[in-house]
Amino acid sequence: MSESSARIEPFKAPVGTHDVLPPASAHWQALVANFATMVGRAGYGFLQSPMFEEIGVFSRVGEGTDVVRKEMYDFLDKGNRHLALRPEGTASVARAFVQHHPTTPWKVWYAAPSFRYERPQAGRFRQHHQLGIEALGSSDPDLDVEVIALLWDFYAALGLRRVELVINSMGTAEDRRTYIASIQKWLEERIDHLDPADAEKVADHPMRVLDSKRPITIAAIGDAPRITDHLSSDAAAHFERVRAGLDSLGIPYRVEPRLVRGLDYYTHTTFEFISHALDAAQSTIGGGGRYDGLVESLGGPPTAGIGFGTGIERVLLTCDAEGVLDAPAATVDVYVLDTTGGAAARDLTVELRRSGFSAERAFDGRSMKSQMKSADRSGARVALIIGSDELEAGVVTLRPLREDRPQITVERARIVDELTALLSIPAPQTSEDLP
RNA sequence: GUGGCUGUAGCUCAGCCCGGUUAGAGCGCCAGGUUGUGAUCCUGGAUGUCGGGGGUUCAAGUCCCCUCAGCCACCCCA
Repeated sequence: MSESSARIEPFKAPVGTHDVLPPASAHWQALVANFATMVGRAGYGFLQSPMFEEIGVFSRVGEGTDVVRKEMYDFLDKGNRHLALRPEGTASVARAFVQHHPTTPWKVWYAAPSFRYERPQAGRFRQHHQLGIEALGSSDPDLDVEVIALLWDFYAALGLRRVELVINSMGTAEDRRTYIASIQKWLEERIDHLDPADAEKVADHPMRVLDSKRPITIAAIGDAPRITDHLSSDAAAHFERVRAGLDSLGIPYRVEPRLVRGLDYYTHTTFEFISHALDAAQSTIGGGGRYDGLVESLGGPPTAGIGFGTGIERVLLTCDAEGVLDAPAATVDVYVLDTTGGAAARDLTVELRRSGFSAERAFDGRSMKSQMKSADRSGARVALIIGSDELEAGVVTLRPLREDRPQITVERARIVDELTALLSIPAPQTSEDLP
């Protein structure tokens, strides 16, 4: 009422960030758990690394990319150290490898936030989260196959069907340099035929022109030289082995010589997974590749490496679009109702949880009817009722909520046994047949 | 960084074009429908800085300006 009381402007999450609340957060947990299980079976161990690093860790490996040049959250700390929030996962892992020099092959996975200062839109945020793996210390093309197969199988296990795998090879670092020079020359000769927005990129990022969405440019570059036609024999053999492996495993893919990844460090195999269920502009749900020079560029020994990252938010969007990953069923075993003041509920819920049950209760001394409603909504299978009669007699009433069975009165000492018996009956598939 | 659209109860939205009593609906939430029991139904109830600020006006959710946020696209990428 009074104008004198100062109104506090409510805080909101920063631009491009969001809270993940229950029940939706259960999907998030399930996704991470599925991923951990899958890559764990393949020998990848969990790596937890800081979400900020000295800025050089990122700038050294991506000085030519927008992700590093324009989108990093960098800052000076109180000790005047120039730090940056992690814009992508691989550089941090490579830095950890250089620092700890573990034995190879070193196979790790992570679930970590990444930060990029961009304008948010569908499937794009300033803080997003990636699940990823990295395998360092082997240049065996069969490792490329293992890595790609893991991501393919992850999506498949989620039930996703409209995901397309696209692969390319950048060849060796030398192949890549040679190709960039030749494509640049080729584009310069035709620069007047390109869309002006793409023409600007020719000088700095000629390969970026190749995956342009602009019709004018697409028409002009139809017969541009393809990197896959200019690989050295070693690189061609590597790529051939990768393709043979994917074929052998029955993993469908499309070779796309114009596939250009956003980070500069890739050599040999690069790949992306595209969701055809998303109609948003951002349909890449995961991607990665080999980066045989990355560790060296961070001061480590020459070390081959390959990995991928997949965006949790985008995968969940895709799951939503494809109608998979249903909300997990409620897991409440027993809901405790107490109309005698709450002390019995207070003690019993704790005791039930100590006995291994999931137990919920109502607070604030609400009516029996109200507490029953809450019990129903909680999804609990059994209601444990303590009214004045039960309290006096030292018993409780157990009322099954999901099947047509009579409620029973049991001695307090018998609660665990009786509850165990009630819960051992298979839960009904639907809630249609409530009493 | 550029552009388009949108911001009204917890959620989804109507009202805004043609300014005018206490700002509405559905869902959700809370309570009640006799003495202790979950669907449905009935009754009642609570919650609104009408994104924020400024301006025009006797009067603004409604008109104008600025700003912030959200969504979408470019760019870039997970």
